[in-house]
Amino acid sequence: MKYEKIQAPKGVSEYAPPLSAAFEWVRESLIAPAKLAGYQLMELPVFEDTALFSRGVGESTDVVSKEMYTFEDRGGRSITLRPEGTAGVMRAVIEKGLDRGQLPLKVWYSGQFFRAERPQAGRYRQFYQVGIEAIGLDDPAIDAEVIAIADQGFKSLGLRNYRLEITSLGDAKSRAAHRVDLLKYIEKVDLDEPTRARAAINPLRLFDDKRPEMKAAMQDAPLLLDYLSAESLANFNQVKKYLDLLGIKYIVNPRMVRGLDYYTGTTFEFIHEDLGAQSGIGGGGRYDGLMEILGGQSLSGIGFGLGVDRALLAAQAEGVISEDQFTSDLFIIPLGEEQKSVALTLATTLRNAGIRTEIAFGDRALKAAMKAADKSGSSYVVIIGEDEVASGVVELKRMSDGSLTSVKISELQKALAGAL
RNA sequence: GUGGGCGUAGCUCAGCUGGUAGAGCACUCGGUUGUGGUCCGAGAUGUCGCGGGUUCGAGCCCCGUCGCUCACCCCA
Repeated sequence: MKYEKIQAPKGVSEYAPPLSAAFEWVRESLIAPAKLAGYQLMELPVFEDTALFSRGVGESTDVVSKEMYTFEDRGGRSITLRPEGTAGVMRAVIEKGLDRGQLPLKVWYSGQFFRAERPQAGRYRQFYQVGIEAIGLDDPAIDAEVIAIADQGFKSLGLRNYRLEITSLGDAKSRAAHRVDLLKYIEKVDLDEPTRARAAINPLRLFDDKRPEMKAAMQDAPLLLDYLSAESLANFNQVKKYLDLLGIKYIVNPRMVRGLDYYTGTTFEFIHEDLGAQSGIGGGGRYDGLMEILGGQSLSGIGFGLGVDRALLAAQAEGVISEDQFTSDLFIIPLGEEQKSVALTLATTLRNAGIRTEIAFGDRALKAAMKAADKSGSSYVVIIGEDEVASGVVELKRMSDGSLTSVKISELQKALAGAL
């Protein structure tokens, strides 16, 4: 009987040893600064009511219009695998009334997200993000803190070849004024049909077109940054001032476009230089109307999402991955059935004392077991045979120099604790 | 969704103008009784992604299909 192999679904990212250790390191490092700043965990479902995203993220976005994994569950409800994190956080905040307490509410999340795109370097159908949201206070100092936390995450990985781009999308008045002039400008540009359709939904998208002829055509287009209301401009300037104070370098990019409709005010992106086409390793911004749209009170918020997969790719590209895999302190080699029982109980005792202990399983030749011990990178090895069980004494071998020391089994824990 | 490249042992790949498969690494065992790293020897492993076609004969040619990959697009 021969069964066909089953493959992973197209375009998913997954991490097995030895890479998984680096993945875990990247994920934990990216979110560590947020924990230090008092952000608290929000653990949310990976699927939500489809309406949450179509309404929250925006019907006009590519993410919602053609990249969602949407299906009907057994109760006939329309369900969607979450394509991003912010909408879900808002839903939970509203549902649990967390916005009724002291503000800002500061939370973080980590997990997988889903987008049905054509896979590519650094672009997956299931990918990992960590993110934070600071909800309920519109203060440029929080904007700066959120950006600083993201930046610190990348810095703690040892990343250097990335840049931070920021801009402001202003308030509603600013955007309305700009839109009028931008549409007027676009009318004079010769566009193909898909591009024209995109422009009709959100004219800002044209700034993001990578084709040289489009870049040239948009060269003299009016910039939103020049249309900011006095209030928005002052706010943006204050954010920049704080970033300067923190010594965080940034480039103001007035042509930056974010893919999700809810962004307003301060928006930012982290771009890595060594990555290929999918170079965005993180991004975020302020979202003034989101909470209200989702049926909550009218509160502003700001947050970011950082791409764990891409940050890992970036760390590899820069050669800053730390190679340390798990290595045990002690490797026990039992010889014979009875000795296995001794090894198992001994290992349990030692592990409870915090000593990383592995056992050679199977009935392999001693030479093979020693090889396995060597490969495991274990610091010490003991062999437990009949003699050792009888005498209660083992030879503790230090792998670095091969030296042997006689130690009572009952005192192994103490001996190791002192030696390690 | 559109286009380019690629699919041969666990991994990285070789395979000349078509004659039914190899290397290195890894793995297993051994080099005399219970002690690893080096060295030496031996061994196991593939329906050559899958399905058709052309041919006396296909890993090599043709078609289809699936997958991977890169770019457009989009974004983390």
